[in-house]
Amino acid sequence: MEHLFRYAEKLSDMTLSEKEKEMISSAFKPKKLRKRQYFLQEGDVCKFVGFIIKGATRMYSVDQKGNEHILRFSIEEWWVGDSESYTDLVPSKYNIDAVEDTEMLVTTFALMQPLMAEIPAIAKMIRTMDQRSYIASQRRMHASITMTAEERYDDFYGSYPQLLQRFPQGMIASYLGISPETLSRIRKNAGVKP
Amino acid sequence: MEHLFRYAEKLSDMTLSEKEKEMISSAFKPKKLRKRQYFLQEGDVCKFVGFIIKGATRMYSVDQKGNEHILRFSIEEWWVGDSESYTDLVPSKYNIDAVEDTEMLVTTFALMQPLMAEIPAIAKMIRTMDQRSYIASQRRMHASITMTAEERYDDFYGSYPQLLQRFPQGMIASYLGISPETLSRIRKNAGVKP
DNA sequence: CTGTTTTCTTGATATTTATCAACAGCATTA
DNA sequence: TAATGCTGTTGATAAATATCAAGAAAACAG
Repeated sequence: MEHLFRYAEKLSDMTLSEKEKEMISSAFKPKKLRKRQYFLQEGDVCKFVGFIIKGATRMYSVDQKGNEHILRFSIEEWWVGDSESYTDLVPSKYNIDAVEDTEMLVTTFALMQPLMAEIPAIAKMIRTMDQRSYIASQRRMHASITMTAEERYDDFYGSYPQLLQRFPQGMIASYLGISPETLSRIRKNAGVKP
Repeated sequence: MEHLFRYAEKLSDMTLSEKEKEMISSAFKPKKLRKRQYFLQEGDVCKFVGFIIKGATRMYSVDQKGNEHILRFSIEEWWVGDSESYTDLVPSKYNIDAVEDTEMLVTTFALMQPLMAEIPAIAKMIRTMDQRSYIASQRRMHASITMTAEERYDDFYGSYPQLLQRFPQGMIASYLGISPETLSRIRKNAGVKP
């Protein structure tokens, strides 16, 4: 639970009182996911959010041809869940599963509400997270519109080196919106560069 | 100013008191932009946010070859500004200009803070906006990764018919990340469909 | 360790989309 | 009205990327 406290204090730039920490503790429960286990399946409404203590997950959709398209990776200190589904209480279009054995702290949106209302640090943390997510997704969109496959890979390489080491190459390709073969060739050529 | 009050009440699902309305009024100023006039130029820190009463703007970047890439359209009841720039007080990578003569209400981030802190409806409105923006950008990212140019156009056509009528076709192409020629051909073939 | 499955690589080919170039249609303005 | 510029169209060609197929390498399970 300490991980979460530290994260909230860091993002909010505020200190949590003991009482606040207790409130938070009682809202969250530890949960473990084995590798390949689902956190959310397409068609279900996402009712839980998770904060990763250890491990890695991905969120992806599956198209008619059965191809997977990864929208989001999460590792330690990142949040997991489909905000589109839980905000509007709508069945999710995505799956979330564990890429490694994963430990997280989970809560429901119902339990999260009072925390946001009564703990200023939590409210601020959420707001900061929302802002950062939006900025990150705007950046990604910009990359997607303006760059070639190779430039997107280089950009990803520069922005998220930790993720590169953590997820198999085929998943990175899916995240970047290119085929695994193309990514393999890009990486081969990369060494040749100046 | 009434437009803004109605918008805040709608998004927050709360009512604004007269006093709150006065606070808001004193923080915002009307501003007009002529067609083609800049609201923000690349390299400047974005210090203002605008709420469009009438008109249309776009936010875009310009690459080394001089090609413009549109990241965002805004029309009536939408907000204008570069959150990446104002959140981190960093020079913007984007330009924002008016596509039509535009009337907006503008404020600074400094003036916005107290409103958010003291007017619950404003805080809630911002939070709702952030959520919606994030969900919209996640959707767009998904479209970008998953779909062909033609599918992305159809998706846009279904999601934002108002924008289609409002912005020239070349700008739509830029927003979708395809060349104007390709969009022209897609539209030609569209009629042939079942 | 050894077989089995998953992931990555490589080549050949097909498809999608961009680029370049020319021109037509319209609107704006001088 | 003539001139100018902006927007969209079309054709020819080139470049980027996907797909298909096969095999190599690495990871995993018993």
